[in-house]
Amino acid sequence: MSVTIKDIAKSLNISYSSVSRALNDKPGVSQETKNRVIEQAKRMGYQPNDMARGLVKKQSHTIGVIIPDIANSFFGEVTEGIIEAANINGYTIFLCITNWDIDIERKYLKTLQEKQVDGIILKTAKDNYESKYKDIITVPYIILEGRSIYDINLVEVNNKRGAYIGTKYLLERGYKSIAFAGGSKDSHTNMQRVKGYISALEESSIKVDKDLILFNDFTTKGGYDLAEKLLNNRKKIDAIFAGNDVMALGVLDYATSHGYSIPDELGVLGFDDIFYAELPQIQLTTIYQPKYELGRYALEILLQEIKDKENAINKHIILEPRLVVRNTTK
Amino acid sequence: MSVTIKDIAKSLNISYSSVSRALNDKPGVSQETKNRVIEQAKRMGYQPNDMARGLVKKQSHTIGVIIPDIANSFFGEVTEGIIEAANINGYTIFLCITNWDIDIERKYLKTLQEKQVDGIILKTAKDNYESKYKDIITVPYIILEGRSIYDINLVEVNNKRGAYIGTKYLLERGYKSIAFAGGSKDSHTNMQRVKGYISALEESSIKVDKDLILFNDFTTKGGYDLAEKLLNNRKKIDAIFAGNDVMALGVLDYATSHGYSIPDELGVLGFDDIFYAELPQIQLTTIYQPKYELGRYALEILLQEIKDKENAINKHIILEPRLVVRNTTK
DNA sequence: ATGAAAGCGCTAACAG
DNA sequence: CTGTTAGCGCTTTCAT
Repeated sequence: MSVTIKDIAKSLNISYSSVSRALNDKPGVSQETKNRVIEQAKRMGYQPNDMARGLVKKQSHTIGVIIPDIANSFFGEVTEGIIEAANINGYTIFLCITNWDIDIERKYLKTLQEKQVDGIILKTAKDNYESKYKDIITVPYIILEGRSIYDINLVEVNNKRGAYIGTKYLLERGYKSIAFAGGSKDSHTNMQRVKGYISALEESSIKVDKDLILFNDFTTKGGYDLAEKLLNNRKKIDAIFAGNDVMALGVLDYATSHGYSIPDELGVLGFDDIFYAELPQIQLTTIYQPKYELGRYALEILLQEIKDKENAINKHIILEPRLVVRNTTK
Repeated sequence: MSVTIKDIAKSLNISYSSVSRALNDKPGVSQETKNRVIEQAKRMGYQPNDMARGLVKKQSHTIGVIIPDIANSFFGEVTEGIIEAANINGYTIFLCITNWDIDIERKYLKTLQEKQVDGIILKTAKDNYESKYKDIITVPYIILEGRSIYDINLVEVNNKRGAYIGTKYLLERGYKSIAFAGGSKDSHTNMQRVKGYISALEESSIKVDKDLILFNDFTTKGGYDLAEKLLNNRKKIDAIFAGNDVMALGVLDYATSHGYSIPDELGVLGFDDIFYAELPQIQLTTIYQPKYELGRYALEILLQEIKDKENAINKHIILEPRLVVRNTTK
């Protein structure tokens, strides 16, 4: 059905290795036959078969990407960074979504390797699984935003510093009693943010009150519920640092619908700077993460390792976050 | 380096065709050797090579998906539907992002076919290019949300009806002078929405005023600028139907920051029902599109054609939209 | 039930 | 410069 180099060799009465050489711009063909081959290939509608090529060259120019959720705009932007960088480098992406399910994740890991991907970019559904994958993953790979282990490549944002900067800022603006409405306790990222928050308080000699540090899902509802708990505490709270922007939205929802005036009575700070944080109706003060760059670096580091697997050293890239001041803080 | 069926055949002193049979659960092997093979495969850490398999079976169990933008949550959700359906059916997705660039789109089309995808799901950057692809695309494919041509598979939402329902609703709620702040004139989808808007007006014997139908980019800024134009018209406008939710956000932004009270003085209606339309701070009345289903159907229709290429008939799936009433209309 | 062998489409030695 | 050949890892047909 589809035309192969053999077909075009036959039609030109030359050997098919010459065709291969001509098509791949390899030395060893006269300019003349080269031209004839190229023209004939076009005329016959020849399309190279990358599987056959990959089989002999042992590389697919394909990267597997495993993330928990694509509808979440944070991962959406990271993925965009990955894909664009891949495109520039002539790689194509297999995208896999785990829905935070560790079994699906493991299945994808297997499938991707059977498909002969040249490498894998992985955001685990559970950070503590990373180390377990060392034997399972036999191709170069890199972890996106996870626990840092010295012998695994990693790209992440400096979460601790981000939370430190944010807390510091709230303090400067005069907020006295700052709570932390965090996400999942299993999330390494999240716990780093807690550490940053604590270190800022300690630096200002403020006693850390464990009752003001709560955890819940990384969702809008998670934020809403924590706000309810925190604001109905007997302690007076004048600011809430949310585990991420989506949670901050929930905090905002509870606070405004229960009569708290923002930012004076209550300051709210998020983390991520997702797209809708800057909507005029929201204007959330937050910690910006370089999402696109996160993706781009992940791919580029991975490519480096793929290209020089022999003497590759493990890399640990840390991108710095930034405070973005909007209207939910005074 | 990696272990093949030959290796495990050698280690067991049997032919490698037997190994293949055992591993693939094919008849022609005794239960005993089968067990031995499977066990040995596990012990040696055997991973099948899908490229080699694909080469002989002439199928990759891989689908190419080409969309303009993944950070846009509309496409994000559609993609999620595609990927989950693919996962269920044992297919993996090559995701390609065109950034609305027709040249990148064409390049991806080529790459995907060289990679031997079994089929392609395509949302074109420019709707009028669909027909030009008939010769270029040699595998089964399906268009997502585009112009409808009888001999090409298509999955779309009934945009005309969606706009009709929306306009009808605005009329019922007492709005008298409704403008349409549309997206790109090149977008077939967009023009269908205009048609629905017009048909609702005509049905109510309202004269269609061409000055109230404007076009711009499908972006927040696009909506903002159109709102400015429309509201500074000499005509009194009391409702704006935006081309999509992102534009509606822009309309909302302009209107509120210029003192229009919503929904009484000005009603605003969107299209899509993207995630943040329902945020408490936004509460946008809009036309819901079944995005996830759109993706799921696209994949399933495509799979049908792949599986029965011979006598496949072209399909044209139209999903119905739904009005979602929130707070930007009275 | 098992093995031998051909071949998927291609690249890369090796001869000539 | 060109052709012949082997082989990537696998499935499948044909003998045995």
